[in-house]
Amino acid sequence: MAPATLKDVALRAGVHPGTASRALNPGTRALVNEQTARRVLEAAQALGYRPNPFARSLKTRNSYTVGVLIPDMTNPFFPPIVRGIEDRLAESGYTVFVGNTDNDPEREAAQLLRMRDRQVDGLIAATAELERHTLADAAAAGLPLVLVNRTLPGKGLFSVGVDDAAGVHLAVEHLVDLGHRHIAHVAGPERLSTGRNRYKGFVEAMEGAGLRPHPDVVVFADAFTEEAGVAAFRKLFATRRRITAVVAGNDLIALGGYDVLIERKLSCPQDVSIVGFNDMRFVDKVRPPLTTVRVPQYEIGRLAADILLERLRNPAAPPRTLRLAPELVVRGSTGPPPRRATR
Amino acid sequence: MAPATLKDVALRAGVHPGTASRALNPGTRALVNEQTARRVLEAAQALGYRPNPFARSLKTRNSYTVGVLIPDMTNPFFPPIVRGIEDRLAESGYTVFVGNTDNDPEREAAQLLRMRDRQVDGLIAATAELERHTLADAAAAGLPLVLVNRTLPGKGLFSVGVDDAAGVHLAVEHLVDLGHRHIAHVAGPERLSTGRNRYKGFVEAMEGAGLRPHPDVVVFADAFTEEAGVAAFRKLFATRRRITAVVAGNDLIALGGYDVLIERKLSCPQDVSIVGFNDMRFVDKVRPPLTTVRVPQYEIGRLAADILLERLRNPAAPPRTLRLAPELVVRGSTGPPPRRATR
DNA sequence: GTGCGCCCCGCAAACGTTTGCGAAGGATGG
DNA sequence: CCATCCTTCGCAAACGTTTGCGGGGCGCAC
Repeated sequence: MAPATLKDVALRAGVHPGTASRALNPGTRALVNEQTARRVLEAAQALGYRPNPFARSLKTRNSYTVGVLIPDMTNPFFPPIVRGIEDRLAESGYTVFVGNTDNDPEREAAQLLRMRDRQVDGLIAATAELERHTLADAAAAGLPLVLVNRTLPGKGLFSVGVDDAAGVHLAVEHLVDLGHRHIAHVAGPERLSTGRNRYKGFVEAMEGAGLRPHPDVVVFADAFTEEAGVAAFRKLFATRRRITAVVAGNDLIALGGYDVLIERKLSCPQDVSIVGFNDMRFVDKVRPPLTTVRVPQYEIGRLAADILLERLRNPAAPPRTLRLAPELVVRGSTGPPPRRATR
Repeated sequence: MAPATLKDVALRAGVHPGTASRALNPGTRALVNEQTARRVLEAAQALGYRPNPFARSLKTRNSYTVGVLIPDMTNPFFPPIVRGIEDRLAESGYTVFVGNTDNDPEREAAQLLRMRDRQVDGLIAATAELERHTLADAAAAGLPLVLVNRTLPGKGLFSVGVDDAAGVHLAVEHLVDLGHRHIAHVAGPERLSTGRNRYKGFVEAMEGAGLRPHPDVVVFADAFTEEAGVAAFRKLFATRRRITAVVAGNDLIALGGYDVLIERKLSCPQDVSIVGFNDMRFVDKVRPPLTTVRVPQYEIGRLAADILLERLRNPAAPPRTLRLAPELVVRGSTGPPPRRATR
């Protein structure tokens, strides 16, 4: 049996389809007599009427869907963000399409096209790169866009994330408090706001503590991954300079660091302390449990959705950027520096 | 400037919109002259024409979308499956809606309704529970459905997963080879096919090895989570019976076991060996690295998508169920049993 | 009693496709 | 040379909504 259509409920309620439409939509319900509205509602209920989203979207030109672009949902950092987005948007009747870009420009462009083809009402992206303009262009072309985690400064875009520099400050202060003076940094890629801002935060914080890190003692990883972390940590430890602690660009890089420490027969935190960034799921299970800077992933997702909804309701809404305060969570990977022992 | 419509390209190509439609669709292109087809294609190209999905779906009654239901995308086991699904479906022009059910019947029903409201062409679900009929009902009502990971035996449904019993066989054989004779099982919930089949596999394998596990030595966890694992492991170790190894219902339960071992000042694998199930991401990073039964998550996703596509092309296709072979990956959490030491 | 305004609702167009039907025209066979 | 068929394309309906427009009816004021 074919699903009930608007005409069916109109027929059953003894009204014109147009009237039925008005009665069914909360926004226009006031235009129809209370009695008949009730009749229509009952008819709809009785027939199990569900509006056809295509007909509706065709007419109203919006789809009640939004796209979510992330590098890779297989990276445990992102799913909580996506859930935050989904949960919030579902409350307002939206559903999301998620696309993985693998940090590849072509895939990102392809996914963006997919989203446009699907006529999403808006987009939330965690894939922004500083000198890549595809997202900014889309926003400039009128696509409601909000950035999460990574930002694109100066573009007048909506965004929500954490104060990266502040987070790194927490990390180095913690290490300094423990007595460390030889602190290194394995930064994320400079082409990402997160990589760059955490790096800047690092040098600021070190200077603030009266420490002047030698250039050899900060290296940049090619990506926010374990493999890149391994490579970068290897490079870092190739230097002859003393290192008792390192703050990593994010948790995955830190985990890569774990592997390199094992390679070098160094133990953590006895020989060198490591602190990560993000507090993604499971870094408390790893050995030693990772000291890291927590970013409230789920909440960021929810807030991003909030802002997007606001923007959708009012297209003239001025760009908002939310910078949440990170929080240090200390676990087992940090401790006092060794007393001038190895290396 | 409003996006180009079919009428626009027809106008530019000097043909009727109907003809343009036929020319643009590969399936009907043969119905129009090769020359004019080319003209239409060029016009479409020039105008940057993109078909309106709503108009198309309204007419053709399919949406080129499919729903994916999982318990929780925050659980690292599922994202690779979802990516497998997405990657495969994207190749055929489909995009997916994902819904999280949190293993809650009401949420599942709600998500199912959302999917139907969105008019998905099909559904892939990882949320099947043995005595819950909502998915089976939907399938019986004509919704193309394929199950992943968990099955619903006897319902004539499409499904793809791993041979759970065989996986557990590998696990206990490995332990027996190491010399273990006192092997326990912390099973998953019996209301899930995975929980039940792995449990059955356990008793079979034990019998096959000539061992008769005491009833005290198998306990059921309430869920496939760490917390439930902790509770179940505590209960397990409350017995006075000797236990030198335990096979856990899945990796998360195994991780819960890690915590309980620490509580009891037992070390793994010196005092007790643990083997997990799934080989989800990061269980190689945990300490000790978890010996576990690998299930090819990404591949399962792709295959599920394959089967669904087949079903969509041919509605009369007979139900297929794919049982992949699991594989044991041994890491650091298993070793020979202690020589009659503690407990 | 007339006129005005307001509340409700019907009418029909429109959103952008797809597709069955039929016609025009050319080719082909007898 | 006529009948027939095939190819190619135009025509228009249809998919299920939303929404501007207008009209009918009623109440109220004068």
